[in-house]
Amino acid sequence: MADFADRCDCTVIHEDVVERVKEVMPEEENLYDLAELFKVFGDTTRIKLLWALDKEEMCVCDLAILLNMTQSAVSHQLRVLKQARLVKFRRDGKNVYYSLDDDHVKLMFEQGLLHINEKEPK
Amino acid sequence: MADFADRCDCTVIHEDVVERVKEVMPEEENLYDLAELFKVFGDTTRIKLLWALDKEEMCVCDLAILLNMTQSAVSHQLRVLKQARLVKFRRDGKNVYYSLDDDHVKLMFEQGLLHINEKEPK
DNA sequence: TGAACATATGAATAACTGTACATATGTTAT
DNA sequence: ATAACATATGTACAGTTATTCATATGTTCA
Repeated sequence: MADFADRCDCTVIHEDVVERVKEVMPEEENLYDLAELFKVFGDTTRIKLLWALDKEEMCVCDLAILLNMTQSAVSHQLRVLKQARLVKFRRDGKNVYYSLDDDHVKLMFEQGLLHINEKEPK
Repeated sequence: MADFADRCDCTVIHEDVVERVKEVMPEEENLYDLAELFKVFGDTTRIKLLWALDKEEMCVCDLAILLNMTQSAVSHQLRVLKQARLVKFRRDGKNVYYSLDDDHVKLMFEQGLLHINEKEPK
């Protein structure tokens, strides 16, 4: 039950609306996880990494070259992607090869680009 | 052409890989915009707002009640959603009613939840 | 016109985040 | 074992961000 104490008056009228919406809101935990996931996508470097790894398996130093970044920076960001379960990796000698470990990433990116292009004309 | 100067040796071997991937990478600008969009999704408050507004049009103070937040905080976040062209609004008397202005949001959220639930068992 | 309500906005602050630098760990070959 | 390479990680720091508080703007009604 919502708490309508000492707030806007208009909400008394809209009480039913708030209740209706409240019922369809997902679990707090799921919303938190969802935000955490999108946070991972909210960085150009990580977007690039995911895009690259969706195309082909690559080792860290190659990714560093591709993105023109420090090996350290790439490694740090790969850790974030690892924690989010978005990439997997295998060791082969001195190299560690990363690749995409998610089927939804591409679809989400595509939807994102759709939004961007639709609203394009600033 | 990639710059392979004074970097890892292994990249000399992988030069073709880097070149191949480089060719399929989207425009820098698109990737930036994409990250910006996801950044908007990367916050629990905004996720909640979008979810609520996807269900029903609501005014600011109702949203504040629903999310148990300050009117000011909600207003600030709605501004972010406005700038990202994710919500639209109409004034009716003293109230301003916001609603979702994007067809892709829901699909992206669903994909996100799919990922989360798939990888669930921590 | 002025009072009350609803929303927007500016400023300040605490918390968070991405990168660079230095260094540690892990692997191979000699 | 040791040197060289590849990757990971700890620390520090600059830049960003979400919220709060105070206040301004906009709207209605008496």
